[in-house]
Amino acid sequence: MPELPEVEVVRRGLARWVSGRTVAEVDVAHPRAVRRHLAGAEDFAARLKGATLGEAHRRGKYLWLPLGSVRRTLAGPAASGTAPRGVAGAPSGNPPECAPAPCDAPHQTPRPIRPRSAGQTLGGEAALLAHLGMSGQLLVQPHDAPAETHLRIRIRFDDELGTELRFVDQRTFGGLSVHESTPQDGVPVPLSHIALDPLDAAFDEAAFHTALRRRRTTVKRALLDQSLISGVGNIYADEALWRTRLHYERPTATLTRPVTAELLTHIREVMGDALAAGGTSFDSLYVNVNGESGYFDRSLDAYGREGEPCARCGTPIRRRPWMNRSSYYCPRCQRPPRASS
DNA sequence: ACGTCGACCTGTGGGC
DNA sequence: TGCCCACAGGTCGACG
Repeated sequence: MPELPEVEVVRRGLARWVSGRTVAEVDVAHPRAVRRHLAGAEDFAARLKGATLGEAHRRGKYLWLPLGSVRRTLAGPAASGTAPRGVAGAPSGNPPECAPAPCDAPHQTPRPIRPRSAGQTLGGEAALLAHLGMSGQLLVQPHDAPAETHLRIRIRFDDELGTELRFVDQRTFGGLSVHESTPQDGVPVPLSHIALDPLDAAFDEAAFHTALRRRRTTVKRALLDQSLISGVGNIYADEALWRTRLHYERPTATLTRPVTAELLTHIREVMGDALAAGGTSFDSLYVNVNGESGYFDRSLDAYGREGEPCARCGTPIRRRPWMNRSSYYCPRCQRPPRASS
């Protein structure tokens, strides 16, 4: 159940082990894994083949890597067979560089216009987009590693590193696809309605508060609404609400500016804590490009702790069915709003 | 336009 | 022992 911190760990893994490598072969083992690529699996593979994967970006729970191309994208007179290898991509035989920023540098929304490096193909910018859904993993594995039970997509590279990228997903809620990016901000088109996430330096706190006040909904629904704020899932929503002492059914229209600010602070803190726990071992090769490291030993105060004493007041934590899932809260610290049941 | 809710998936675990 | 169902939950499209 990757939320933002887990996805960020994956992004760092991709930046370290995948960025800069050129795709040689793509094998789609399960069509549902590319269902967001409307042109189908064959087109998905064709779009990737020959492309060099660029910097790893993240917004909320989405990941993407811009596609450059060492060779010409269209078959020209000199395109087949004679295109030089390793001109603009990673030098073959060497570990891919993590340039230009350190892999674990705080992510930023990409600059509006990135300078093209020599050899990159002109034309519409495209990107490989990934969402892990509920159970998705991106693994960097040796070629000869046995296929995982739920291996959906395999991407091989044209270098000599001996590893490939695998998308493994038990429940198939996640998937990969290739999309054009908007020229304005370089973000893949399907993400245009996805709000910035709270760890993004450009996140607009005042605008978020204004939007909350305008909505006629409750605070937890708003936290899970990707068009208002992205990256928050059921787990961190409950945790942040617990830290802020807010009941999940509190109408957003009643939130004051200081409360919104405190809520955001707690969202960032709980995500930061999880990232610190999950990011500690991501750089061990092959294993931890999967978003799971650190996940299970995260310390949670509310989520999943039904019946256990609240860490603040000792009152047993409650679980309530909510929107076909669950909400965990302390009935004493997080009083329900007066007017609602 | 905005808010709500069910469908999509599959493995696990508890209850009978 | 075996079967059934609740549950996990992010996203999108349908509906009001």
